[in-house]
Amino acid sequence: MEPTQRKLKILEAVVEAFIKTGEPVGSKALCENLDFNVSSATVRNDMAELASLGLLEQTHTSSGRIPTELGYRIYVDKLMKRIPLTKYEQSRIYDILYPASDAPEHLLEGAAALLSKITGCVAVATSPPGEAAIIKKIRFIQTGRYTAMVVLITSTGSVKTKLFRCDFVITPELTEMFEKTMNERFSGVPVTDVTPAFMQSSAAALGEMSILMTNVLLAVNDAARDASVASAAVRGQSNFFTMPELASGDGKRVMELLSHSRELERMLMGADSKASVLIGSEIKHPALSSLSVIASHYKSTPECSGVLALIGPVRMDYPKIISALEYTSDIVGNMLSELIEYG
Amino acid sequence: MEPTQRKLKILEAVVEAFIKTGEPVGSKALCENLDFNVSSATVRNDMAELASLGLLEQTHTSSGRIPTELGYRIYVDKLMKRIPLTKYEQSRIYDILYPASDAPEHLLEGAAALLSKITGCVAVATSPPGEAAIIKKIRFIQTGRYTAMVVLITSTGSVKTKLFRCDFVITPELTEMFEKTMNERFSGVPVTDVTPAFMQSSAAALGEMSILMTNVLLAVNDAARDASVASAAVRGQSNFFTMPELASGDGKRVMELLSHSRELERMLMGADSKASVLIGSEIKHPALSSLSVIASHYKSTPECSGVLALIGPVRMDYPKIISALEYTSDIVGNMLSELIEYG
DNA sequence: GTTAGCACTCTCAATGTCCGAGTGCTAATC
DNA sequence: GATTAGCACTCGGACATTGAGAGTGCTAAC
Repeated sequence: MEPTQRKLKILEAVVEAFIKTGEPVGSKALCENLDFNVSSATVRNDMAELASLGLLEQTHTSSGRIPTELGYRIYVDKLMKRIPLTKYEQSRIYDILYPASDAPEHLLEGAAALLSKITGCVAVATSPPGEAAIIKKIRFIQTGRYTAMVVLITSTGSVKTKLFRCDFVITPELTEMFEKTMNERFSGVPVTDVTPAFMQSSAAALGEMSILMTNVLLAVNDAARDASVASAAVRGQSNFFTMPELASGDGKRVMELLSHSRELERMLMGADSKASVLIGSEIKHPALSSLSVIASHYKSTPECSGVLALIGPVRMDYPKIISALEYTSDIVGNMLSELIEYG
Repeated sequence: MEPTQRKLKILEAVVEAFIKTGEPVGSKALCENLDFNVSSATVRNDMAELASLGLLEQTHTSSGRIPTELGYRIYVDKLMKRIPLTKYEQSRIYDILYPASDAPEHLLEGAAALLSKITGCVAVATSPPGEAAIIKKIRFIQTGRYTAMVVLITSTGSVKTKLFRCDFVITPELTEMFEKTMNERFSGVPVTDVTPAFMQSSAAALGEMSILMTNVLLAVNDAARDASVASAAVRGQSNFFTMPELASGDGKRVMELLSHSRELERMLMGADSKASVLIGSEIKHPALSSLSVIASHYKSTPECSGVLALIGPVRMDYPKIISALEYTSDIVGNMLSELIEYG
């Protein structure tokens, strides 16, 4: 074995040992676990070189080595061996997800919950951006004397409901009228076109009726906005408590970041359909810079896709977690396609 | 001032100083802030007696005193002065809650979010138990070729939706038929009566149609169960990261407890309409025994009520937090009454 | 290029010392 | 009898010292 190849082997072994134990790994302990026979002195020399290349570091002069972020990067990109899921694990994932596949939101929540449980990370699932969604139909259901619910159905299979309240008693004739007027105006309209300007012109088109229907319009507007905005399901936040690298101040900031789907989405954009890994300070968000994020695009139709992501400690079991994420992402993509195609 | 009264004054001062600073308070520092003039030696004697009564304790022999749980208890029950909210604060709360008052769930989520923000605690709002709810109407809306949504409206103003999927193409005639059959069977039925046995007999009553309508029945069943089960809205979990008394192991357990509305509810039962305070180990749940819970019943109609609760460190600003909770609880009760009455 | 050996460095835990905050007690005072 | 001043005492926290042990870097030999 040529020396450089051995160095990579050593890097790999260091990373894996550190992921497993969390302790800095020394030359002696390492060369016992190595499957080729060299003395600890040789390992030491190699480790010193790896350290000078910036792949390993020491917590103090006479401690074992731990991987640097760059070290993890090389490991993830070049060294680690993928561990495909077993057939059993695959079918378990499918079985758990299938019952949730009646609606996209439901499915994504299920996927996030499942992933957080399997991996011990915090899971995020962004819903497909509504950009491509077109309003298929709007329905109204009376829920009380003064209250009703608007149901907005889009071409992407998403169903949004919104309760609202009127100043007058609602009658079946009125809901029918709402339905007729609103569908005339909104059917076939891309949800992203439902802008304040569009609402303005809709109100104008209604003439004197618009006063009566203010709340109706507002409710439709809200539902359309819900459908156009990418929302994100977050599950497994309790796992944050098991990540000691999260300074208690950062914990709060991260939790708050996760409830702002807007920022979250921006952060996760650029993820590829193969799981892409961001390690530590590669993540641009300061509160997250002590953690790793693994993100994977799920794809159903070209326009309809989103991101599944896992947030965990830098020191995590990348091979296993990446496999779980990629497989789940595949399944979600497929289930969504079916949902849209046969919706 | 007679001595016992002074001792209570001293207890009050210790609790308030400790709540403010988090540091054990010594006799000297204390008697400077006291509004009657006694020497530190006198204060010391009194504090020693309070300690022997189990109301104060020391972290070590020569430190200042901190309140025991019993000390907090006396403070909360007897000593603290209520601080009513200002008119401005009251109207702010009202203004924020009003837009959410179109549906009970929505309102409770809003109340929890608001309370967690004001108080820095974690807020829980359990929805009224569905026990009293009666199914008013069931509607069906087709959302796709094979998918539809059932909408279940109850007498308590609660609206539950559930998407489902059929093996056959759904037509307007079919949804109409669903609606007719289901309303015949379910209208006027208390949601708690929708038991497996009831579903069984419903299926039997449908005869051969029941095979076709399996998923319809299941969806209605799910919606009714949703309406009968008390769910809980939890907001402000990120505040857990600011509570140092929460050992990191307990953090995870508490977060998980909060996602099990069943257990949560059991814990909060017995709360009165006046805010009731549970301090530290008075809470029976082990993971919570280092925290305090303040719970207040909101009441609209006699049958329709639930609990608003705040979870925070034992060392919290009780007067302020109790006021905010009680006021919010009142408002929520009123808004719910209106919702039901004029629903 | 590899290895054995050795001196060196640094952390960690145990131990000792000192300082100061705050107490408990006693005797004097109101 | 309640209050106060004074003083000895206790204990924790900060700091320095020490020794053991793990692991390194370097050098010289293979």
